[in-house]
Amino acid sequence: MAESGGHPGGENLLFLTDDQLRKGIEAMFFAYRGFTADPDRILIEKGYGRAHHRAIHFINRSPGTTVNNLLSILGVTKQSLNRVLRTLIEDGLVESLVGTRDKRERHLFLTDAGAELERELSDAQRSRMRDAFRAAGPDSVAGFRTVLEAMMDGDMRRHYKRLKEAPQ
Amino acid sequence: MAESGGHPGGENLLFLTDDQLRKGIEAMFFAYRGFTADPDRILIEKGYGRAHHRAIHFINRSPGTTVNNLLSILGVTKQSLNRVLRTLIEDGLVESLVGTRDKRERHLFLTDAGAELERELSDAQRSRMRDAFRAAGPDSVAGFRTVLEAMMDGDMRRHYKRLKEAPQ
DNA sequence: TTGGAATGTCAACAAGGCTGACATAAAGTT
DNA sequence: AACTTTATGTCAGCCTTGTTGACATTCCAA
Repeated sequence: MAESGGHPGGENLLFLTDDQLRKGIEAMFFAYRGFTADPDRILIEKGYGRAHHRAIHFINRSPGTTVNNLLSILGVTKQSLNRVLRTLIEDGLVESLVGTRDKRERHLFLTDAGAELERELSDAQRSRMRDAFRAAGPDSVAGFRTVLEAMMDGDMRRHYKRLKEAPQ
Repeated sequence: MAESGGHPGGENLLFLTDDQLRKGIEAMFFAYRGFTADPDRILIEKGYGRAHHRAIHFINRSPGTTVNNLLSILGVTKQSLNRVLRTLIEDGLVESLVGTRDKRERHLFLTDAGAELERELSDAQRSRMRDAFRAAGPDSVAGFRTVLEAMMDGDMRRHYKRLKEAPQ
């Protein structure tokens, strides 16, 4: 025991200096910029923003999802989401269908045009993610996801895990 | 060779399915929310926003930095940064000193009050990062940072590496 | 001395958060 | 049947934080 960076205090306790944590924080900050950079460029030239991307992404992931469910995933107010959804519906990228069982609910779907934009956006985002994953290697990728999952708030972790298992 | 998840096509080529990439993308999205959640709460009750946090963070990391350097790190316009800096200076959290060598430059420093807020914010953010790092383990942490670094844009990676080596 | 760099400032605008209030329809409950 | 709750939409207004454009000042450097 105590062979890996041995430190007084027991084998299970991980000593993390403020310096190590700071590097993680700054890495997160700079990386998130890269993460959003490519879709952002595409969105701007189409007159949309990151909020539209988020809505499109999760409607694509869960076709037929309700507004309430989307609100819970995105963590914004219905007024904020509504503004975004309205433009997407007006522009023919999203379709909103009244529920059959519960007619209060609206079920959201991407139209063909919406699916096409989604593909364009996620292609760009996946491309960067792929390059990063390849450069880092599979072990790093596993660690990457493990840390990110541990960083999530409880509600978000629930959403993440549900989507993780969802059929693609 | 070809023993770890063997796949036709050569040992160096990493096969990444869209599904694996998608999980990475969603992990990044949900985790970033957790990453900013704790400082955000503190900031709101003090009447500040995330932009103030970013400025405070990097002024703390590089005391005496110039406005131009900060602009390059933050990647916003000078007008946008100026608005944030002005309130921080008015509120006595940041001090702006005219350069001695080059009097056009302003060198930015945190005041005692600014350093105190910085500590409060980074304590909260470090706390979450520490919990996540501990839960994930040291190998995962290494992978986490490797992937994030590979995800950065070139300019941001330069900034990141410079800060990484900087004396704390 | 002139050009350009660094900075500040003013104005205007947009995206996308927020709150509060109100309307409607449908579902659920008593 | 009456009432309450839920799901959604909408209007109005506010805030932060990003943007562009224009213009002034200061001052280094060629």
